[in-house]
Amino acid sequence: MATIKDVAERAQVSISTVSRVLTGSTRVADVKSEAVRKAMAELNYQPNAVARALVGQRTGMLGLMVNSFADPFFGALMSGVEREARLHGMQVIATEGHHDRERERDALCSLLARRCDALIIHALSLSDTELLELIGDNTVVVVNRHIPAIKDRCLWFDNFQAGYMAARHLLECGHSHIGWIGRNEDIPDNRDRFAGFTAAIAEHGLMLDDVAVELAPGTAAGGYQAACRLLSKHPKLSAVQAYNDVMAGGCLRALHERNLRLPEEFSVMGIDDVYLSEYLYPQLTTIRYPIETIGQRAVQMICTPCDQLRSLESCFQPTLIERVSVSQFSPRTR
Amino acid sequence: MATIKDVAERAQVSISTVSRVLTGSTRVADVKSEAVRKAMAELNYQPNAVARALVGQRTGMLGLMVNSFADPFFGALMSGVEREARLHGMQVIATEGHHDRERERDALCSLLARRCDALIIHALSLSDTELLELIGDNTVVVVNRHIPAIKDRCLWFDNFQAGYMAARHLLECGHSHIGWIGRNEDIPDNRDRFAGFTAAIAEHGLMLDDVAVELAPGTAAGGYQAACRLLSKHPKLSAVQAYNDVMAGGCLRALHERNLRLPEEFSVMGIDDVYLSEYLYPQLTTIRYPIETIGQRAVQMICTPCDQLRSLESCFQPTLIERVSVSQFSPRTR
DNA sequence: GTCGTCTTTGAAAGCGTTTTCAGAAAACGT
DNA sequence: ACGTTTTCTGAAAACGCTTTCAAAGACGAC
Repeated sequence: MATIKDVAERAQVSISTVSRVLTGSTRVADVKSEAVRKAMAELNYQPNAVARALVGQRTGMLGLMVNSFADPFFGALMSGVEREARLHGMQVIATEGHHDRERERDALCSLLARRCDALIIHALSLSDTELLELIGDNTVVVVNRHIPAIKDRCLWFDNFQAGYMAARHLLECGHSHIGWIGRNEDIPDNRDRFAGFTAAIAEHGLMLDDVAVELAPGTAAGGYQAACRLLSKHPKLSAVQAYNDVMAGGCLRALHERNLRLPEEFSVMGIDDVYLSEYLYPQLTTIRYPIETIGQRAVQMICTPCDQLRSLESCFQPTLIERVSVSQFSPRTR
Repeated sequence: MATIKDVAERAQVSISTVSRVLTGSTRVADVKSEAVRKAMAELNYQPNAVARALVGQRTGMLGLMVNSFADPFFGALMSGVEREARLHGMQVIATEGHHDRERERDALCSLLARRCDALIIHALSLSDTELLELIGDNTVVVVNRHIPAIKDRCLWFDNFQAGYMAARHLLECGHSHIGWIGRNEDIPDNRDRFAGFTAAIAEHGLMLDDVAVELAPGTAAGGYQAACRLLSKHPKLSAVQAYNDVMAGGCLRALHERNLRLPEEFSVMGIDDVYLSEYLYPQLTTIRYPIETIGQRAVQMICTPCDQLRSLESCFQPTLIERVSVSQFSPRTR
């Protein structure tokens, strides 16, 4: 690879001059600037971003940590981040945390060591304290999490409200025997969504005993298993709310296997509105988690001068997306 | 951030000594090495990867270009790449190409400027020539593409065979009126899969006239539209083969809308076996494209000494994944 | 006690840039 | 014609690290 020195020699100028036409920081005489440009083209010169980063104290890299690349939820997050990052001339460098404390720690350290200008972090397994200690005084935005100490660097989602709205919708459709399919890991999202769910149930005058609950891993397979257990234990159920769309997908499978007509005989509700949910049959009624927008906003928080930022809110609200998988309860159907 | 100099001062040694305990290149006296370690811990020192890269002429970064982060196909690719990269201590730095010539070019240049040690490229819009010119003599692996000039740096998939196997399976199930839902963009994958499809049809003694073909954008919506057109124009159809699982997903939607019993009344076949296909209803019978393995292999090609590599093949073969969406043709069904 | 060998150490060069500083040349005003 | 700006340029320092080189000590053999 040609270096700035090669270009300088070929153009018969000093490296300072080459650097100047590169950055445009100072005027250089037209003759020389032409010569430099010519030399660069001939050598197919590309400035070394590593050297630039070293001297400039800025890498132009945006570190991003997500749980898993293969998960559609994080695909959306990454898309939002990359699109906005590109607008600001930044390059995304991404790692997976895999919901594992060690991996998350390593991943963050690696991004930090590479001197990313800023980090966007989705961490599930590190504690608030660990996280704060790791990030030190680096520029970060934490997504899907509310850490009081750095409240204004967090973007989170009102999971309670999401759970509440979902249950509310089912109740308004006349369902009174509703199951909950949750995750068996004790993560805040799960807690909050379930809390919202139970709040709606209670508010509606139903007893919590009327609620059937099954927990499983947060995968489609988990959703399937939980649904199977739920259906065999609680024959009166007419609707299920799942922790997220992926688990709802598994739940649908269990229902199809039992040859239920959906949504006439049984309603299913998801949360997240990942890209998957439109493909399910019946198309999933769900609660939208605007994760792509959050990714975008995270980059904006990083790249926009502080004074313009105050106005943007940091807690995102859920919205109901009515598709097909939820219908009015009709007593005769089962 | 503390630098090596800070550590050296605090430990009362020269920076060379610090560097030595860092890299372990040379023995240093136990007393000093202890002092250094202590100083590093106290200062929470983390070596600057940028500086290391500059002097070491190696960044430890693996550039990855894919079409889109949100697409499950590329999610799988990225997962495979990241997992293997981590094993080799490399960090993935990813960009989207978005099936656009300019974007792909920019993305590659950016990765090159950052001096990635190697690149893994999935490019659809750049021509072979452009691509070759851009990569110069950098270490690259091109996935999902066969460029004769750098044959041994390519990993591709036998798309013809995939199309052939898919059609073959439908034919063996007794279907004789089969539709093809393809992409309206002229990309090699589409051409090859279709060629395989028609080859199987011809081999089976059916006329190409018996084949109904509709083209649309390579999305679920595209698949849906193509399916709608196909179904209205060709009432005798009993099966459809789609360009990929995503389009097949759209096709299923169209069939559900017409209240067909699946798969008894109509069979649908996909290609790719993305994570989506298990969630579809009925679960999609498809042809597996081992993209995650390919990603893994790409990293191995980069990180493994050449002599061990010869044995690994570079053209990956499709395998049939039988799920539920294809069934034996029964004449009475429609 | 002297010499040679081996171990451990620090100084310094170098990686490819940007940027500061000061000097040279050109332009200007009178 | 002469001083004063202004414009342009190159030398050199700096960014944070690794590695080479040579020197200083430690040690053993004679």
